[in-house]
Amino acid sequence: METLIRQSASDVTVCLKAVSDPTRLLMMKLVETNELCVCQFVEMFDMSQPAISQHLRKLKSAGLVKENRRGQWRFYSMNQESVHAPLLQNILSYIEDADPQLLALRAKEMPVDCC
Amino acid sequence: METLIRQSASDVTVCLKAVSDPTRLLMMKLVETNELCVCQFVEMFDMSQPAISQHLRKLKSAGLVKENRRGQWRFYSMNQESVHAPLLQNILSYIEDADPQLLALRAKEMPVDCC
DNA sequence: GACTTATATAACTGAATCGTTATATACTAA
DNA sequence: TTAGTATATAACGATTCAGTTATATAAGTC
Repeated sequence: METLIRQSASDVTVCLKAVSDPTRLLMMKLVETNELCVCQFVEMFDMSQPAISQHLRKLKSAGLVKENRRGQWRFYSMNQESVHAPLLQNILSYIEDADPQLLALRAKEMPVDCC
Repeated sequence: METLIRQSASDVTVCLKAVSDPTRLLMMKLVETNELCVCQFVEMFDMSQPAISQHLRKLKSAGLVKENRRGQWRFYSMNQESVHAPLLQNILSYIEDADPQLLALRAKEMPVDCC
């Protein structure tokens, strides 16, 4: 587990608001260890590309993910440098690895070879 | 710190949604150790009584607080029996004790003697 | 350059959220 | 019973949110 860096209540709220949506919470769980591109999210979540982009924008503007451009693709991964990273990882650790939604997403992760 | 009980992603979302509002997050911080009645919340937060009641209802329906009726008063405190309690306490531990909003609230807590 | 692919942004819609005021309920006290 | 106090609920309005479709941007390919 990470070191405990205390923050202001409003900082904590920024983090919580960003991940209080089920899609974004699962997105963060997925990028906790991996780097994923937008098209992979679109495949995994059954959702339009703009919807995914907008979720990623919220996560990014809260500082939770960082963006990596390679060619035409943009890869997203957890921003470990964020003040929110310790709290966030802590929250994510409460999600069981056998979570059905998470398993379903990861099952779809494999066949993607767009990037 | 509490023992780590893993939950489903949607359970975690229930907890996060409940405390992703700044008022409710601070409310939980306040009832983490104390039992407070509705009129005390109304005094501390500069907010109408119905607004406070509605926030408390949300916290209660998420299972985060429990209600204790004594006379005409209803006291609220953290529900330690909830599956969310470990995660919640963990989240609350990230809020610094010197948080200005929290200090301001606790400063108003003293003079209340309604119950 | 023209065309394709990946992603972002804009504009819109329906639903949810958070506050308000007004009213109902429940307990206390005279 | 009547009045007063504490709290909850109802109804409403403004704002935010999460999705959609349509369009713009940016990079890759021919």
